[in-house]
Amino acid sequence: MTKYNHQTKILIAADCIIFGFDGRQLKLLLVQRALEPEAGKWSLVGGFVQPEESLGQAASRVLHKLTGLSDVYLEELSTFSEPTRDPVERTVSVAYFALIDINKYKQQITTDYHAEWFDLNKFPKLIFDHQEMVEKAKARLRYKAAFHPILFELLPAKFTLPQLQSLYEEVYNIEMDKRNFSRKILSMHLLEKLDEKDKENSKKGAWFYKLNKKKYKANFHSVATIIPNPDIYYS
Amino acid sequence: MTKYNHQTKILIAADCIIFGFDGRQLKLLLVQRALEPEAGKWSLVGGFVQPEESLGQAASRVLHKLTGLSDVYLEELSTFSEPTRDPVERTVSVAYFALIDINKYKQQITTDYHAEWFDLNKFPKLIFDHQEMVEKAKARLRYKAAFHPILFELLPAKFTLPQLQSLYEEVYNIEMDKRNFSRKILSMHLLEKLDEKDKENSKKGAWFYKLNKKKYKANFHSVATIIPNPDIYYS
DNA sequence: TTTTTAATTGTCAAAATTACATTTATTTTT
DNA sequence: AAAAATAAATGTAATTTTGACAATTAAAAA
Repeated sequence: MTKYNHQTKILIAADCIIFGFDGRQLKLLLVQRALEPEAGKWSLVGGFVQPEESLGQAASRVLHKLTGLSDVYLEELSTFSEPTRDPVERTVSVAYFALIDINKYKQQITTDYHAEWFDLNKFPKLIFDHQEMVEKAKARLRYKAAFHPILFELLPAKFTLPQLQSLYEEVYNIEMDKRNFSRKILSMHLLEKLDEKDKENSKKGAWFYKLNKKKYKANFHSVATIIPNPDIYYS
Repeated sequence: MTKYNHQTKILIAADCIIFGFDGRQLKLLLVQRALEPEAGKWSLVGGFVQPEESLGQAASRVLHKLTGLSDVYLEELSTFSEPTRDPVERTVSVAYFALIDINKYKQQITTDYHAEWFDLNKFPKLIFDHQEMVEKAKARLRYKAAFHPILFELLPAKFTLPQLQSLYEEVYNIEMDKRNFSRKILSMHLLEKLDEKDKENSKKGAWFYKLNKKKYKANFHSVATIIPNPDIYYS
């Protein structure tokens, strides 16, 4: 069959902005780049798209290689395609952002690769335009989480309302009212109270909740204005 | 400098889903494909990314070529990258959706290329995965317009509230209450009433409004739930 | 037993939303 | 010239949602 002759072919990469939450802070997973140039410098997790895979598959593959994890929340963020963004050779990158439960995959990560979790407010200089990707991913996370219940992806299966609230407060860098927060969250009817308490973090202990997976899937699209003035977080 | 050897390079295209509104219906701009294979079949407006341009520039270029228009609302939708999506040769496409004032560019379009506006609910079979792109763009348009004042991009500089309401009703395929609609829209303080009436569409005539560009730009990020139950329109 | 710490829960006022009908301006008809 | 027809403009009351705010409770530590 005819080919599209005289058209320029370009390298395509998938890069992942991987967010985690350790109970206190939002974290970003970075690796030390293996390839020259800039080998040893910190970079997002990424790789070139292979002949037989889609971009989503490439992102999943790269993510799985690093974390051992398969069912990750993964969402296409946007393309980065400035002709000179990679000084070596033109490469268009498609950025994905991922949300994972940091505790679940801690061990696998650190042993296999030169990977490390960094505080999202203080991480090393990144190669190329990866800094820009992170900024865009942060903005998208804030925007999306203001309307959709995606932050659960960052928590373990069992979590408490105070933990959930801390996560929101960390993502938006705001303080929220406990009473209004729990009313709002519970009114979404996505959570089930367990008859077990988390006694680690307080004397009284806080009730554990878990996601009702059925309702979560069914209501995943639900739009709830969990955050006041979501305007600010537009992306 | 070292190159990334042994990696597969891929063709990259930008395809545009171009929406227009003729006062009654949402329209989609399609062209007859010039290249083989499938020459003569209907397709989205698109083209290959050139060596010295970014994807956004490619989309703008393609759009400008067809419509003569430069300051178009253009937003990256997502990538389409199934390895076999283009039977000729592997091509990753980045889809953009565009909103234009249909009347402004009617003439330029039809003369230069084999381009035509189609009713969004009834348009011909498209090549490759372009149908899927259109569906995704529709969903995105609905989602986005439920929160952000982007539908103005589809109207002429002067428009009436009944016209604007018709547009919303067409996009969401719902009927809205006149009183609540105008209250909601006007409360965004983006519109300025002109002292001129549109006498074309009714005996009494409806006041023309225009966007206050300053406020529009400043409040572009504003989140307003113009549509009840925006949940449904998640994308 | 008292103190300390953090979790849980309720109420009231204000704002936003929804549902709903009448009046007004102008043209068309008689 | 008056009456009828058409579509635009406008207001209000009931309900729901939001935002602000403080007292009580459970358990461990002193």
